[in-house]
Amino acid sequence: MPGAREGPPLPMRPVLGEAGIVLAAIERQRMVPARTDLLRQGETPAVAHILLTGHTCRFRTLRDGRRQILAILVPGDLCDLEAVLGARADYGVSALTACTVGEIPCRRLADDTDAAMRAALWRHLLQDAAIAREWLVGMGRRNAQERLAHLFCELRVRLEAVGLAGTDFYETRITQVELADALGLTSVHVNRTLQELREAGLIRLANGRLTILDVPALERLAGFDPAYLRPGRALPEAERISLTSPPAAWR
Amino acid sequence: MPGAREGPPLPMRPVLGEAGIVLAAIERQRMVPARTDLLRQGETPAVAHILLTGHTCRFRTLRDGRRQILAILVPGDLCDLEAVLGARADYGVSALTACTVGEIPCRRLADDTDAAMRAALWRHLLQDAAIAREWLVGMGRRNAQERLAHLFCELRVRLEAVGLAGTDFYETRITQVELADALGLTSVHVNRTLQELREAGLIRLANGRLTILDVPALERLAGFDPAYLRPGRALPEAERISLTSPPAAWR
DNA sequence: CGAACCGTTGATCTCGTTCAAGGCGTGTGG
DNA sequence: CCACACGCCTTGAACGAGATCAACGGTTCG
Repeated sequence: MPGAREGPPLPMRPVLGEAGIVLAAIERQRMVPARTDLLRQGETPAVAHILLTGHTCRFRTLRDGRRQILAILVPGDLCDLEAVLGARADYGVSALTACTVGEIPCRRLADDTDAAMRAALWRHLLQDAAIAREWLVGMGRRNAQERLAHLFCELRVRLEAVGLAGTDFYETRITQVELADALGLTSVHVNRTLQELREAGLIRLANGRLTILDVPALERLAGFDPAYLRPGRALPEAERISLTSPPAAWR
Repeated sequence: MPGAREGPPLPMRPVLGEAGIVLAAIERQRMVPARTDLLRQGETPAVAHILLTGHTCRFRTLRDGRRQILAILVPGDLCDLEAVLGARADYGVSALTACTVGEIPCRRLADDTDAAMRAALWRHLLQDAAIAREWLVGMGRRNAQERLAHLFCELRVRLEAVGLAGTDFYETRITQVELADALGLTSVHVNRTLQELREAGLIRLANGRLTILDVPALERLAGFDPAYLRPGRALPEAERISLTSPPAAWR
């Protein structure tokens, strides 16, 4: 287990915040290696994937090869939103690391009789939209340093919410190419910007672990306000569910 | 009526595609002048606004004044999504032009017993998310010409869907500053890029009317594929509803 | 052992920004 | 009715953040 090698250990049972009700609908669990496609651009999802361990992303590839990552997904996230409506997805979903995913039949998601499911999906989708908006702000109005810093802050909060990050560090095996595709930059420039953040004493990133050396400073630089990551109405503690088993592998 | 001055007239009764069921829930109708705030950043919407005529936008303003438009809304669109959950909105909503908006009480949107309403909202929200993703692709991987062209193509299709655009033109009083804020550019550069598009014989934009002189060429330049604007499952024609009265004013 | 992937660095270029100014149309108050 | 302000569009000149092109070293893996 890579997390045990350095720094304090992470909680053994990640809490999948909003996803509690959704988790109960998982019919089958599957492990997939990194770079596996879970959904191809333009297809209609046959099942919905909920991520249990690892990272996936939604992405778009343009005809000429330019690629844009549209979302980075962490455990507890629903990968293919259009599954709810049985609609075509304009994006692909791909595993950034080795992952375990839960499969949920579309008819369970669309189940009209399950009010709890509906509410969970709503919250999920709205949160998803809020994150997309925040990325939009970043791409439009933030420079490379701010974008990178903001993404790191966002991932920290999202991972912490499911017990996969400490207050100042988390595991991530995201590459610089992937960061570039997520932030609308080139990998060359990501590399240089990372160096600036390192030299400024803000972060350490090596061996699949990001450590934020100065959380307030990084958040200030990023203009980070975690409000958009909080679900609108507070969720009663009882609704939060833990996985029954620790994650088999994070990478 | 500005549309009658030049070119063929637009249909008198815009069809508000998906929004049929939602329209029926309107309790009150309101006219607001341009630049009115319908929702302020950080507030929880008290009522949901559905746009009936004119344009509004969702936007974010950063502390230092940088502004990013997150969505441009056209008749039939729901302005404040978080109204469904009674959640705080991380964005503001503002009228780009004079508008008429329908107000829907939040409880009607969240009404658990109304399956048709739920389905309509789902489709709406997914479409909203699809548009946001497309913008994300543009901001990350398209240059100024492509972005501008893509936005023009998108608005044409969306407006045509509600009967407010012909096959190659529509009314829009959006300013260059607003275009810049939507596309993550400066108004200076938008101005120059617009000139390039004009000189290339692709568009004409004056007096609140955009004419696309060569639709296929513009779509090719933009890399535009309208698939993301189509609802997943085809909607039976019967579900499409017309307004009972023509729009009082578009500007 | 070679291929592929990833991070790194340097040199150069360019797209879009910044700063500054002027013109035009419209509304407004003296 | 004119003066003035303001919003919007336009233009020029200089600058800079990030892209592009090219190359190299380290690690992993077949």
